[in-house]
Amino acid sequence: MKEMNKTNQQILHYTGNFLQCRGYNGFSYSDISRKLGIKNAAIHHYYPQKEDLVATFLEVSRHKFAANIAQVAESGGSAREQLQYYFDYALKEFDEGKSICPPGSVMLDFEELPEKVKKQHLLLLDEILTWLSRVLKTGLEQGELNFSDPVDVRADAIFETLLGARQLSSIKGRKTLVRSISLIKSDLGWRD
Amino acid sequence: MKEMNKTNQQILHYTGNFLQCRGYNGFSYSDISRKLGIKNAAIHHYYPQKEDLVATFLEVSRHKFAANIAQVAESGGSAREQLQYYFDYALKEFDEGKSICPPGSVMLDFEELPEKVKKQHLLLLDEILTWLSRVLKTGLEQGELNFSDPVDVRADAIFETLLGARQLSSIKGRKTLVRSISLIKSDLGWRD
DNA sequence: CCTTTTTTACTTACTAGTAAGTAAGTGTGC
DNA sequence: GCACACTTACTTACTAGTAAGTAAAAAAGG
Repeated sequence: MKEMNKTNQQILHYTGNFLQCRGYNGFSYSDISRKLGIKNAAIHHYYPQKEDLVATFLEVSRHKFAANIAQVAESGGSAREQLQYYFDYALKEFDEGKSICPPGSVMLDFEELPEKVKKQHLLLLDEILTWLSRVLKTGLEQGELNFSDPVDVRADAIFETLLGARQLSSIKGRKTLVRSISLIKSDLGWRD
Repeated sequence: MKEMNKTNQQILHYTGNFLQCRGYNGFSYSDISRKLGIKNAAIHHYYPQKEDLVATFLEVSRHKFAANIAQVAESGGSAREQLQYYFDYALKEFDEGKSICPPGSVMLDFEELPEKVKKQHLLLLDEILTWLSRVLKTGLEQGELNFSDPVDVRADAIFETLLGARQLSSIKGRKTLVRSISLIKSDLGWRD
């Protein structure tokens, strides 16, 4: 991977900002270059094609997710604490104006996406859903959670609800997202 | 409103097909005109600007929704039957390749949308959420459903989960959507 | 330490393609 | 003859992507 100097980092930063608001076809190299005060072509220096840019963004997102999750888990976080971290992360991103999660940002365009973007998207999606299932399983075993459906179905449902909730909340406001997260917990048998 | 001849109806039909897959900026007048075997400019004859086209599509969607719902309600449909109609509709649209519902299709682009599109979107969204709340309330009162949260929060959650579930299912397949609908029901205390 | 070479990080200037939108013209049926 | 349903032909604006060039920093060599 290319060296991560400041410009490169900023490119990826704004890629996230735009991608997680407007999707793959919703932003251009010019949107990013204007933000950085550089020229369009400068981004091609780092990422020859748009697919390179977005694939790298998704890959970096996956590595960050894995690292963050690993840290929470290693520091002895319970299932509830790990889930709470995930919910807080969604809220934090929402507060930054990002109304879609990284995997969600390219989900609708999936079919017509270049192969390398598809690949990174599927890796990221799988990383998240697999982790969610694992945490839910632990939560059940430890008695921290209580529900009667298969963990992987419940994992999908949490992901879906957050995905939809962030989108609806971008119109109805933060309170809607907060309430939806409460409802997810409540449906997990998570009663304080 | 312009007369609804065949071409006009087909334009709106394909607008739905594209919009509910790829969103506001994900399709062009050419996409539609190619499907109909007419020229780009012919669509401008019916809808001078894209905002006219999409606003009309949303308005028609709302009228159709209201009519369908009214029909089910008038024919003595219970709360469960009315909800089931809604779920079936989501499944039917999913089977047609539409991975977003009509209000969801412009949700992400909302902020930068022309005013008349915003307006129609909000009207449609409100129509659906208000109806959902009303049905949930009835379902509780009649003992057909059982849950402990405010009906409007639960209505948002159902909408959000379907919104997200259709998107995730466009990648993971129909079974994912079917299972998510089952989970929604189960969380409503809907046990057969 | 100083010079030469190479690399990095861009800019300028361009191409080809596609988007929305417009104006003027054509054919057809009442 | 005139309104309707288009087509032809166009403009303006923006997109991804490329080719060639440049200034400065880093690396290499003596």
